[in-house]
This record gives sequence, C-alpha cells and structure tokens, in this order.
Amino acid sequence: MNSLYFSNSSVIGAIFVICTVAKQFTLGRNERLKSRKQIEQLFKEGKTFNTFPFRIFYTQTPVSLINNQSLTNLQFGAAVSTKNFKRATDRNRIKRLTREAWRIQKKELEVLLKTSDKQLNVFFIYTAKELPEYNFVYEKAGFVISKLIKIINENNSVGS
RNA sequence: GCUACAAGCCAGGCUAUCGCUUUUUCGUCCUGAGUUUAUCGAAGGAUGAAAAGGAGGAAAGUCCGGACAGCACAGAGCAAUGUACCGGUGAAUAGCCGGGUCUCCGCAGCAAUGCGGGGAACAGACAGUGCCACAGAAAAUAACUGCCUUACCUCUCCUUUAGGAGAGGGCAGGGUGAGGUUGAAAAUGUGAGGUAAGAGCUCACAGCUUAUAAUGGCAACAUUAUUCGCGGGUAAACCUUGCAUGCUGAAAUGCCACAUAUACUAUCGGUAAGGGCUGCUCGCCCGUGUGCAGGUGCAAGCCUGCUGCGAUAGAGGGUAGGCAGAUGGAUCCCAACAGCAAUGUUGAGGACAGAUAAAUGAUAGCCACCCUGAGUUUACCAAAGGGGACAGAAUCCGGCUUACAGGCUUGUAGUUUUU
RNA sequence: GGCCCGUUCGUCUAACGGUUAGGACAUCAGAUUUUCAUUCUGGUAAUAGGGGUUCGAUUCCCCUACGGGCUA
Repeated sequence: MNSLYFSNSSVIGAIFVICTVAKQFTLGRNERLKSRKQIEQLFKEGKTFNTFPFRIFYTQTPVSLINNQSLTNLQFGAAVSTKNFKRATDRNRIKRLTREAWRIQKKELEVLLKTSDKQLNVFFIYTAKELPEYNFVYEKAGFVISKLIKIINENNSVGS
C-alpha cells in the first residue's frame, strides 16, 4: 500500500520508481497458464495434492534451465469440471472466486520464488459439488499457498 | 380497490478499494529496416499512465432457414431425402400475416343457424399391396344362419284310382343380401310402391360424391342448376402424385512461421490398361506413375495425409505458434408514407463486445423494490430480520421452442364497497 | 462449434400397433429345516414428461428434459 500511494503522488517526477515498483495484486496475461501444451505437460509430469475443495497440480523448475526470459516466476490456472456444474454461469463464478483469492494472497510466494530462483506452475481444479462462498475459497487458497511455500522450502534445504 | 388472463417494455442504481480485456494517445526499455552513419529511427514486442468501450431477452436448445468457404459437377429419367389447402411477405424456411375448408368448446336459439375462442402433417383409400386384437354369422369379390321357391319323400284330409289342399322333413338346385344380441367401425337414412321372398329395383325427401355450366373471388373455395353414382377405416403402414434438393461445415478455408538433410519446397521421369459419368437405363466421355487411410452418395478421377523409386534446382537454425476469416450487418431505435396485416420505401440522427484454459469481475457500504412484521397514535407509520430469477457471447444473421424473481404500461373479464 | 444415438420394475434386459407390459437378479411374505444357507410357492414393483395420428401407442410423428458417443 505504501508504494502504491507513493507512485500515485509522484507520477511525473519519479519515473524510475514507477518502472521498478509496479502494482502488487496483479494477475495479467503472463501470470496465467494459457497454452494447451503447457497444461497438458503439467497434468502429465506435475505432482498433485488435495485440500478439500481443490485438487492442485504443480511443477517447479530452476529458472536457469528455462530459456524464455519473458516468463514470470509464477503461473496459475483454474478449472471446474462440467460434470459437477452443468451451467456455465456457475463454472465462471467459481473460477472468478478462485482467481480472486489467488490474486490477493500470492505475494508471499512470488517473493520466495525470486529469492530461491525457481519457476512454479500451479493449476487448481475445483472438485466439490456445491457453490462456495468467497470467504471459504479465500481461506482454502491461503492454506494451499502456505503448503506450497513449505514444499519449496523443503526442496531448497534438500537441494543445498 | 382487489383478483385472473393476454400483449408489450425493463432485467436495480450509486460510491469506495483491488483487478481483467480491447482500442487510442503519451512515456520508458528491447530488437533494429533504412542511410544523411546519428542525442536519427519505419515496423514490431514488453511495460507504465490517462481516456473511451466491454455479455442477453433468451447469449440456451440446435428445431428450421440463409450468408460465407472448400470440394464435386456435360445431360435426361428412375432411385434417395425432404415436403404437401390458397394468396402474400421476405435473402430463405416447416417462420410470419391474411383468407378458405374441416373440427372441438362456450353462449344465444324449439330448430336451422348466428356470435366468440381454440386446433388441424388440410394432396390421394375407384392405381396396387398390407393391417383392423377381443367380440361377432361376417372386418370386406365372399361364406354361414335365415327368408322364398322348384323337384323328391312322409303324414292327414278331400276325391271322378288321374289328382288337389294343408302340415312336416332332410338331401339337391335356384333366387336373395331386407333380419342375425357384437363392435371404434356392418355396404347411405326415413317413408311409400313393388315382389314368390326381397333388394336404390322404382319413386319422394334428406346426406355424401363425380363431372359440367353460370355467378362471386387473383386463388383455395362458396352458392345455384343439371348430371353420373352411393363397396368402411388406416397413407404420423408400404405406396402413388406434385414440388424442392450436389455434399461438407470457422475444429471450413487462406497466408506466414516452425520442422529430424533418409527431411522440406518446386519442376520432371519411370513398369502397366482399361476405366468412368451416382446403384439402373439411355446417351456419351476419358486415358497410360504404386500402395494404404480419410472426404466428396459405391468405385474411379480429384483433394488431403502417410509410405515408397529416381533426376535437377533451391534453401538452414531453435520450440507458449501467429495473422486473416472475425465482428458495420438481409442490424436496432425514431418519424412520415403505402398496406387489413406481416412487411416495404424514404428521411434525419444515434447505438453496436470481441475473449481464445476463454475477459466483461470480487469485496464492503448506502439508496430504491418485495416479504415477514416488534411497536402503538390502529395508519397512507414502522425498528429488527430476510430476499433478488432464468442464465454467460465463441463466424455472423432471420425465425421457432424452452427457462425466468420482481416491477411498469395497456386491454379484457370477474368481484367488493360507495353513489 | 457441428453431427449421431438412447431413456422400460431397485439393477440388467425382452416386445409384430391389440392380454393384466414378459424374464433374470434383488426385495417382501409363507413353506421346508432344531436354526441358517439352498430349494419351492406367492406378492410388491416400470414404459422420462407433454401433445398428436389411430377404435387402440412401449412401439408411429412432433416438442421438451436428461444421459451417452463421434469429430482437431
């Protein structure tokens, strides 16, 4: 919040600041999983764990192995099955809620990934059969993120 | 005022914080065509800021019809698929509008009929084939029973031993389709004549139907007159007749990039002759490079993909594929005119999203709306609490169908109170 | 996005337009047995919803709902 306030007040003067310190809670084009190939690879090679309403697929690779430099450290996707929710509106609603919960809470993960030089792809699949409330989704997404942080830390300690 | 039905319209608003996406402008960074070799910079990419725009009446179902694209195609008939009262409308339809016929319901009337509302795949059952359970004699040339009659046999009576009258019987021949308890449906119905008994056999009235003519109507059709006739139903059974139809769909298609050198692109060559035009007929046509799979109605040819032989030429470097198609069009709103209407013409101005693991959002508060209603001044007040549907563009349009909280407007009907 | 197919007792299924919609497993009741199992007898139980054609629809036609498959 501090940086935001700062950037708003000094638009003309501090160009460098704007360039380096961007918005916090973004979820732009590069931060989402958009390619069919990537997602298929994720399902093939990724690891999974369950926390109740979600099933999580993820892969982590060191940044040094990746050639494409425009990639960000963290990429995200979400899906809801047609079997459990037949109406498109409900599916849209769930995807929007999960995206929102992810967007607001992912900051900590990003910082960790930058310091440990890793790239992480995450995919959420909603497996419950009832429409959730926002607070519930927010809580569970926070739990998932803390779990991911734990996994990365363990991996770091083992690798080093 | 309330309730019900029908038609049309709307599909909550505002603020704050944090986001997504498209376009434009400005800034920064990267690459860098160009050449004047630089504090230049086309085109492109990344990123930040600002401004503007950002989901429906059904975006849904995919039930119809088109636009558009690719492939195929000398032609005619049969076949296949769809469709079926008439006219209009429109790009087109099984849509829409108007009309006709039949039929159902309600009201009025003794009835004929009239008025109002709804429904109809509404061509053909004298072209042919099939089917019609149970019941019934029979479910369709007909048979059975029955009725009448002829000859024969038996009995009784009369009597000029020939025979006549009456009754009964069963075999045979003839006539008949009037009666036969059923059923959804039984050979048009009623009356009279006629006959051995009967029958549209004849006649009168009524009903249906064929053809012709007149009148009205663009037509379907209606009315009237004359005439042929009166063998059920079923074509949403096969079928017949008329009309229409080439097939496949944006995951179509075009371009660029990428791609393993036994690869890719372009051009060319080689063994072998029959085969095709839709399955059939007529009539006609093509042609000399292999195999497999898919598409186009089988096959062939053609196209696409894969595999495989040879020759010549060209061309090389790194992984989210990208762009076009693709969003402005048979559009919507307003006014005038034409038309019964669907709709058309003219005019002015305004509006109109473009995502691609798929945007158009999330949270909080307030206001408005609806429900319950503590309270007490019993009302046109109201704390606190609860509720807000159906549903998410995917190439684009025109219809149809289905889902839908609540509100507004108009019309019709009913009811209550007051006058 | 486009195309095609299906829906019958709790489950798996059968049916020529014509009976009370048949069969198997399951379930319920009774019999057999000291008891249980097996076996035998009997019962309950369904045409997805709506409309049409027909004298009469599980069947034929239309609409709707739901389910499944194919297609890069």
